[in-house]
Amino acid sequence: MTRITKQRQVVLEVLSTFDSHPTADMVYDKVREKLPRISLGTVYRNLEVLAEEGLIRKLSVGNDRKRFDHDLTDHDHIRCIVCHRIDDVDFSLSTSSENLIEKEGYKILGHTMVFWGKCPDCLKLEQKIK
Amino acid sequence: MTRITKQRQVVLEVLSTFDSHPTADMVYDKVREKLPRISLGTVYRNLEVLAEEGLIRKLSVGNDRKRFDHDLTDHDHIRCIVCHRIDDVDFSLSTSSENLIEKEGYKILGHTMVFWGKCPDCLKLEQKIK
DNA sequence: GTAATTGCAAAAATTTTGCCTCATA
DNA sequence: TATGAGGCAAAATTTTTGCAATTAC
Repeated sequence: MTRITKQRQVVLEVLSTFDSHPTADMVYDKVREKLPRISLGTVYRNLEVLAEEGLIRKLSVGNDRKRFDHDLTDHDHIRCIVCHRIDDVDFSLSTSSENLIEKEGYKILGHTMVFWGKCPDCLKLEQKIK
Repeated sequence: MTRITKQRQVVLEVLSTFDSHPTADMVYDKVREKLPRISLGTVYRNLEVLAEEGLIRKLSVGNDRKRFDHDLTDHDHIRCIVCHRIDDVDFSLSTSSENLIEKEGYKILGHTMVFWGKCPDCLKLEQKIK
């Protein structure tokens, strides 16, 4: 049985303070403010456990590092190709759309959609430079 | 200017023989059958260059390693959560759907959609075991 | 000729793991 | 008190990079 440890609590707590989608070591940095002796390995282990338990989401957003999201609602993501920030997008594929590919023989359990483009800030900056 | 080297040619050629979506070292293994002295670094560099030139696609499909796809047509992917194989899916979001999130202030350039579920083979195996 | 590219090896970056100790249930 | 979890450090994995030699243009 999984136990409720101080470390696990703080990892979960800290993750929910992010409005961005942090990597494991971004979480680690912030957790250490409260638990200075925690190890990076523990943060990795706990993020993994919490994701398995469905308390958080593990994201794969682009070709970089793993990211974590405390927001469990049905939403997708958008990544800025310039500054790499990741924002939430309410737009979400209806479950009925998932049925469209049932024909492949797969049993579809869900999807991950990531839009990519340029974020408002980077667009503004681009205008200034021109 | 980018040059056409033997190594670059073979990497591209070999990639197109895969109907799966190989990782860099899967490509490396197969390229070495033709060019035994090629290095893994060269394969990585060429996959990167080819992706930049738009001759191949770099995929981010799940929380694992980078994968590469020679198929440039507009399609998405589906990953089996059991055996991790990745197949193509014809279903694709219309460009008009991308416009739905213009309101976020982002300039949307594209999207990546990955469905996940269980592939036909793993479903069959599951049935047998039960 | 010259600048891009290669092979090699070392380094960097990210994530996982072994082991012994500690603490939760 | 039994066992899951933590801390630490080492290892594993994946990817990038510096450099001298080579090669395409």
